[in-house]
Amino acid sequence: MAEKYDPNAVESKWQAFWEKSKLFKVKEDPEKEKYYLLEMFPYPSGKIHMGHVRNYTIGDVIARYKRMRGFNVLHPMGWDAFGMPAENAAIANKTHPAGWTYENIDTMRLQLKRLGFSYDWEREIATCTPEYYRWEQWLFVKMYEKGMAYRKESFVNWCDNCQTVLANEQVESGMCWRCSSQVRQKKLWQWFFRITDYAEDLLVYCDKLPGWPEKVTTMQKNWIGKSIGAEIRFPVDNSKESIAVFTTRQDTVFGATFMCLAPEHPLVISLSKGTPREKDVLEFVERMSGQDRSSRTLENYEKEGVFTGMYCINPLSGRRMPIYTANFALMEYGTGAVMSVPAHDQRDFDFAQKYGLDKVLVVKPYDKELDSNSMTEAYTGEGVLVNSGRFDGLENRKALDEIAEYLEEKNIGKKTVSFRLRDWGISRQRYWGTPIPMIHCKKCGMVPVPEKDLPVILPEDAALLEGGGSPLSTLDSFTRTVCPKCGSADAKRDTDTMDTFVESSWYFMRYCSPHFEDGIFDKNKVNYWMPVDQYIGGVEHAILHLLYSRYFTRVLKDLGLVEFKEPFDRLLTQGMVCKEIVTCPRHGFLFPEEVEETGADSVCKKCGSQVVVGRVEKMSKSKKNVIDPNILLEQYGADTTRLFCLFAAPPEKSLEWSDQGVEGGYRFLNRIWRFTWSCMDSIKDVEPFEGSPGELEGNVRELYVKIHQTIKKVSSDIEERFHFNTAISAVMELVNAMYAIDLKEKIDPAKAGVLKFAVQSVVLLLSPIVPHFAEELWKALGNETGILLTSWPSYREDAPVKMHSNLMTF
RNA sequence: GCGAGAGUGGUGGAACUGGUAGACACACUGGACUUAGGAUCCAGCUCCGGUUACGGAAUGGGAGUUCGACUCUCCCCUCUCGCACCA
Repeated sequence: MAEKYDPNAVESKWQAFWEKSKLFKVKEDPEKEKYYLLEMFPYPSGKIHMGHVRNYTIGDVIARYKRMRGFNVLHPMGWDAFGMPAENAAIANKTHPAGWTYENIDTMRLQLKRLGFSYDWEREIATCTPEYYRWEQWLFVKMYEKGMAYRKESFVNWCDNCQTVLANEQVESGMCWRCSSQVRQKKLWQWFFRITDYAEDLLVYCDKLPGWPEKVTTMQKNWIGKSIGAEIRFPVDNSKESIAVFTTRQDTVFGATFMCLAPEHPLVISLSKGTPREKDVLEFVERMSGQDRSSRTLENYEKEGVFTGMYCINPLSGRRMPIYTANFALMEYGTGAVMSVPAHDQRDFDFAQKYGLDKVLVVKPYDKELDSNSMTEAYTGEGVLVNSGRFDGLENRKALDEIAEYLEEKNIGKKTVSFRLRDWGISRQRYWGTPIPMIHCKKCGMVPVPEKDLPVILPEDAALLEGGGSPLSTLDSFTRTVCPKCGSADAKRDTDTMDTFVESSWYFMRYCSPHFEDGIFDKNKVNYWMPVDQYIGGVEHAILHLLYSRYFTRVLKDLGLVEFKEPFDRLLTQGMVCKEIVTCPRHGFLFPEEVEETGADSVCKKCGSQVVVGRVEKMSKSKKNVIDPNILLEQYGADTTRLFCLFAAPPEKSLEWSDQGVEGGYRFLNRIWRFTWSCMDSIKDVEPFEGSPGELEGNVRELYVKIHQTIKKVSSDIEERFHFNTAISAVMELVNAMYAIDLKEKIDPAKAGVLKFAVQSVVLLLSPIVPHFAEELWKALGNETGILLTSWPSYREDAPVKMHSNLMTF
């Protein structure tokens, strides 16, 4: 193997070597500093896509770099293997989800190996195996015992298409996050995790995660949504009832002129009962319950409501306020009741305009006069209180506190904090997931499956239903059981399975002792490896997965199983992989391979029409702007594929695919290859020059200085910012400088030494990025020790800092 | 509407704490080698004017701080992402 660079030959050779030598296998070593590098594990959907390639390439480069820096690197991989696509595919193909899943895992594992990623494959886990979910069930029981897991009947987001419940996090503007169909509300008994217990702590620690992108912590903060305000009770006129409201604007209580209850609010029905309004109210509530929460909350959605026929009394102003039920009041937030202050809240203003309700101005702006009859929109700014009794003249910001205290004194309200975050509903009426290890006994009620009976195996013979629905509930052999407490045969297993986000909330801990059988994980090993030093994945998990994982880590800490509460020290969210969309006027979206390049234009291979090259968007199968990694691997090999993914953009930015860019990367590797072989005979048996530049002269000296500058630049680009694109371009500069050396002229020993140093440096610096290529040349250059066991190169501190300086002196 | 980020040649992107704007690459142009090259090597390549020397303009637009601004401050425009009747 000399003249021509043959990536396939080089790569299969070194992949076989790595596999045999088990160099990526790690164990705890107290002598070495540990580094836990983790990439988000994939769902085994069938094949690896470019997003995976980018994500895992970034991770692999860091893992390999850290190893060369002497760290004990844990770099595991596994499969987020439960989930609905397996079930859907099984229904469509009349196969079993397990078969489909394991086949996909095999395919994808091969692809990952073909890309040369340095995983410790002995730690591989698949979350659909009983060895894994057994511990999830164990943890569920622990959580149940602590009251952290509980069951309640509640309205849930229901997707008719998927026939299952969705978490709030899985509803995107009224649509199912997975299939994009309308989500509606349904009342069901569901299991929940009490994540709200940790709302405050999760929020506070958002500011203690300096290694996370601010964008992500901001999104989490918004999601948790803490509001500071007050809860105030409004007595209902002619009744013993009172209505509690939550408000952040207790400074405007005197301006509250009516009350709005969510249609689901229990008082709506009871208050209107027997009044002439009853029929209208029932009709309204009925109509609203058919609509899903999210479409009811779209901005352009018209506010509407009906009068319940009853009044309540404003506890501060004494005003008699009509009680409405209104569509914009949400049962899930606060208390499900809103004190409406039309003069100072736009929603209340709109509602008051529509139904002819009074407005009372209570905050007077500093700079203008307002009149409640002529105002055209609510005034939400600051000002001085008016029409507010004893609080008149107070600045409204100060009044927030004073009024809250006054309410507490008079025992009609109290300061309160409200969170937008709600408990995590984890029940799914689906098959391919972890069974919830609970038994419903007629006599004892809810009984957890005892530890010795775990795991509750997901039965293989369940009949998947065409229209969805819960297959376990129809499987008598599964549901029928004996109560572990009283032995009664009148007991049934819970037939729900867990949300698949539960598996991914603790997999990073399991990797530390993946085959441990005496517990969820080996505590010592977890405490050695955790927390994850660097986590890498897509921003799409900014809220769901990352928040759940932070929550689980806290639960595990409170159970005494771990000693930390934040699982991920540093987080890198890599950008999307994009490509322009190509459409044919007759055939619609076209795959890249369906387009024929004909000179200046491109045409559709099917019909010959000229195609339209559209905007650059995230690669997606539906838009057909995808590149199959396999084609790249065949044509250019893993190293070029990896090189391009890193060179085209810094990791956190989106990457625009370019076939010519890939070609350029391939050329660059060939350029190094050719140079190395063209001077191989002169440098193979020479020691690299490592002396002072003062001993050299002319362009050889310049080259020598450049090598040191390059080592420094590449080291800092990788170490500090993961900016592989500039690291690569620095090496490209060095290679260009090498080409400036005349190899036809006689090569004296000094020159040979510098050339050897140059070539070896290039190879070492690129080795985390193009590992097979580097190994091959490293060995060809006469090095006995493999590159994996070689240290990262160091540079002379006395090398001039500036890269493009003409004054390259020491 | 709220929040975050971005805007630099024909294109992707450099310029880290203010100090030669456009590194590196893609595309393009020219040359060399050549039967040939879509391989390779060398060179050119922000825009305008000029044969050259050179001059002028330029980092979305406008102002400001500074000896000096892609970088800092303010206003405006555009785009991307996230949240969105949260009381």
